[in-house]
Amino acid sequence: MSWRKDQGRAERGYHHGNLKEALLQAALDLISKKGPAGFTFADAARMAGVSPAAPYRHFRDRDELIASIAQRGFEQFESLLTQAWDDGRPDTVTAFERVGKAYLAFAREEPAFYSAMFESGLPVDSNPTLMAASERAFAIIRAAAERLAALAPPGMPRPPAMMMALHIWAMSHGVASLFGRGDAARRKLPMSPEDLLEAEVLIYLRGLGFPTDRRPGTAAADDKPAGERSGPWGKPK
Amino acid sequence: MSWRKDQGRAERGYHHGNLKEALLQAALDLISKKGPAGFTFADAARMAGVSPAAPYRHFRDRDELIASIAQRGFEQFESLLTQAWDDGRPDTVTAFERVGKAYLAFAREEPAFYSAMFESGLPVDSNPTLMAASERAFAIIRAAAERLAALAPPGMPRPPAMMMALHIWAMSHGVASLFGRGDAARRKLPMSPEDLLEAEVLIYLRGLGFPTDRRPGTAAADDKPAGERSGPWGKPK
DNA sequence: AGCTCATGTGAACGGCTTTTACATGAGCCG
DNA sequence: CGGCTCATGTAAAAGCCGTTCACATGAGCT
Repeated sequence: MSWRKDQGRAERGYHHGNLKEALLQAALDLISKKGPAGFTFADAARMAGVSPAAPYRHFRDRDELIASIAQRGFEQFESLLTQAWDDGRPDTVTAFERVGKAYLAFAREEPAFYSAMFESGLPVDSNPTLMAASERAFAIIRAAAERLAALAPPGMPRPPAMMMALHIWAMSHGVASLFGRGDAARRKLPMSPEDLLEAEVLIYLRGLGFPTDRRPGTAAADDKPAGERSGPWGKPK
Repeated sequence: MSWRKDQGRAERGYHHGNLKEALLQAALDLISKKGPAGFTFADAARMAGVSPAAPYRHFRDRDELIASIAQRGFEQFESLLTQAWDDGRPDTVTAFERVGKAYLAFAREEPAFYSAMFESGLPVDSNPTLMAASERAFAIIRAAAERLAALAPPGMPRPPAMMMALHIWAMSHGVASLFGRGDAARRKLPMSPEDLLEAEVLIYLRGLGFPTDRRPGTAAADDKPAGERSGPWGKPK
């Protein structure tokens, strides 16, 4: 709700003052209220106070508006992930988990962006700049995975960073998509999506042999002596 | 394929010979072709050879048709998962992975069902029988997780089966949703979605302390040096 | 001032969803 | 067989949406 619309002084456009921006804002509002399917082009125009034909001066069609929103979403997403990753501070594992939480936070706090990005049904590769934005966002996760992979304990095969990144992305998206959204409309859980994802990531990292000093679940306390940290496939000798 | 009257069977209804079934079939076709958003009630009616108002004798509205399809999808899904799990044969871990693959196979081979179930945007709890079907399907995963949790190594705290089931579900759904569908329209991967998910599940299970030798052999078969028996992502360099 | 082009309007077309009044024919009962 | 009833399908219409097109308007430049 709190968006920087207050300083529209400088950019007074032609008739409306920039309509394009107003349409994007209206679409965001509508999508967050009724989902990307329920959003209508005409409604956005009405909300901006223009005729139903006006939006066509700024977007080829309805899909292009949604794609624009998705692209902005990816940009904001990238920025959020970058901030969460914080170049791996204070330590790689902690920062990595923070990225996962940022993923969930984004899905929850920006449902309009999120659904435009992942649930709108439009092909990712329709717009090349959209795909580029998507890849830039994913690059953050990939970079984080790269750093993490470099930390893999010696004496065992190093996990491919790309694969780790895809795994983390899939976990985050899975949790967000199934349980993450909405105060109401989703399935009920024994724990919060955040805790669920955190536990999942920790177990996963432990499976790769990373020292995960924190406890992986609410129920599981400080679980293992330091000597038994690695998986059964390659004990450090 | 004509859904008209070439099925001269005993089940001839009133005028059309059961229209309800024909509509469901038509909807499945349309959804698999154009996604749940692109599917139109009128098209289904046309494909069934009836007037646009006829479907309203069988479904309250368009959403109820989609919900019907989602429900059937969950039933078929449950059946598929049950079959894949096969009561944990030949061993629990193998059967568990097979369930994950079945998840992906379903998403790929029944995109219409899958998208009606997970991407149609209709609230899961709108229809109580729909939610029940969804929970029955999830119960298979949960039962499998239960069996797996019972096998946890004695030295470690036993992971909550419910949490494991949710983790597996999230992984499977995440992979399926991001990379699983389509010969064309998704992001490009360094490995198949099946392999990606299998590796993810194996790493996860290893993180829980499970022996994850892929071959249905003994659990204690790793007195080999680390790295000889390949990890979940193949041979290390 | 006058030109030009981006921006917005009004009207229109076709399609979709849904409702309403009406038609039809299947199954049943006497 | 005749007639009743109700489920099933039709026709028509209202209302909305996406999209297009001819036309209006006013911003900024010369």
